[in-house]
Amino acid sequence: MQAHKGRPREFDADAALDKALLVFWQCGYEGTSLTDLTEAMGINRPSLYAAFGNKEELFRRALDRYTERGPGRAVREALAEPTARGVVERLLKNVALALTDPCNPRGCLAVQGALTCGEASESIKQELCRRRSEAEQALRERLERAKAEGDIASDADPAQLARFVSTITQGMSVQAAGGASRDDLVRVADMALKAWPG
Amino acid sequence: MQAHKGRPREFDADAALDKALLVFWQCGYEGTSLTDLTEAMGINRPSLYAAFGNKEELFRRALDRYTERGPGRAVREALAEPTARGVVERLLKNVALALTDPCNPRGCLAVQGALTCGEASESIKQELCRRRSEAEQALRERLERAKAEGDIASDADPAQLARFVSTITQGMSVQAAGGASRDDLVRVADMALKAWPG
DNA sequence: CTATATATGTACTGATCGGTATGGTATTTG
DNA sequence: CAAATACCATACCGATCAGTACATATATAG
Repeated sequence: MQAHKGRPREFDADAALDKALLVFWQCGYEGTSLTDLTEAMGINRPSLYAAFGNKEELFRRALDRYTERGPGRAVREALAEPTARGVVERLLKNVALALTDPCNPRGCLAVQGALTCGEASESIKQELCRRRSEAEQALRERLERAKAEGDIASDADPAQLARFVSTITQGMSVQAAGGASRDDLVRVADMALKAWPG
Repeated sequence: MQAHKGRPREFDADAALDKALLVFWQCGYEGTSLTDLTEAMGINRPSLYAAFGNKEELFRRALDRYTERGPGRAVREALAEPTARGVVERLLKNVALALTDPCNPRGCLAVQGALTCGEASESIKQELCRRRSEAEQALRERLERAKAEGDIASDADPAQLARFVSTITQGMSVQAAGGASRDDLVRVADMALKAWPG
């Protein structure tokens, strides 16, 4: 009874989702058509709809995958560093590398997936905005912990520091989308660290 | 003979262009439809085409206007400051204010107009990329002059410094598009200045 | 085997996209 | 006045958009 009834699917849904992720990452939500998606995924329209719902749901699933395994993962790893400075150092470095990974499109899906859009895609835009906020919030909480532990100065403002670091990473996304090199971004990361207190 | 022959135009082309600019600014190039444009501009399609060519030319004209009178102007003003530090200080501050001007859409047209897009809008994306580069280049040249004048350290790297400042402003654009407040961005600007040499 | 359930490929839907043909209207020129 | 010119409004163009109806193919369940 473990085997499914009916004709089995002929494609690997995870592999197809990865292909869709690449297209969304490169062209953005609005810039990607269903034809682009089905061609990249190697399946036809009804299969896409049966497996993933619709364009919007497919995007959300691709975004989840991006968060789990793409640059989002590099961000989470950095939060595990023992010191606040180590967190920020590794975060900026990881982001610089991830945004210029030659195996992937340049830049960050959460930034360039739908920074602006028509009314039809408004909910996607807000979803991405929410994800960026969550990443900033996670960093803020990590820095609040560091403050409580005496790891950063007692007069430091974790919210402000987290916003500064987020601003750098988002700026690096725009730079990467515009063709900045990996070394360029690493140097930006190094320079940003000079603003770090202590 | 100075008056035009034929029936005179019934709308103000400059005012209509400003309206178009606001729509592109808010929704991006791909996210803006001709119907959005004609409704905002208060004219109908043939009038738009007669006066501005097509959607792409209209966007370029709106972009020129943005550069002349919008946040782009604030950037040029900053370059006229007498010291390198003054330039960067005023640049970051002006950008923080311009990106959160309550009279305009949040963020920067050159960033969010077409950060990613489908193939049809590729040339617009590249045009915006080029404009961002030009802004960075102008700052770099200003810093090179400052270096020649002994205004910044002889071992400073103007290209790297300019890239750092550009990254901050572009990051602030993403933050503004996501709803960051004016004070938030001013604090980011202040913090970035701590990384400034000397 | 038959019945059922799911996937696939083709070909379609109505809506909207950017762009335009056409015909009526207002203005200047002679 | 009439001719020439350019704008305005409606209504349309083919192409493409996201999404789907339908028939066929392939599997399991009984």
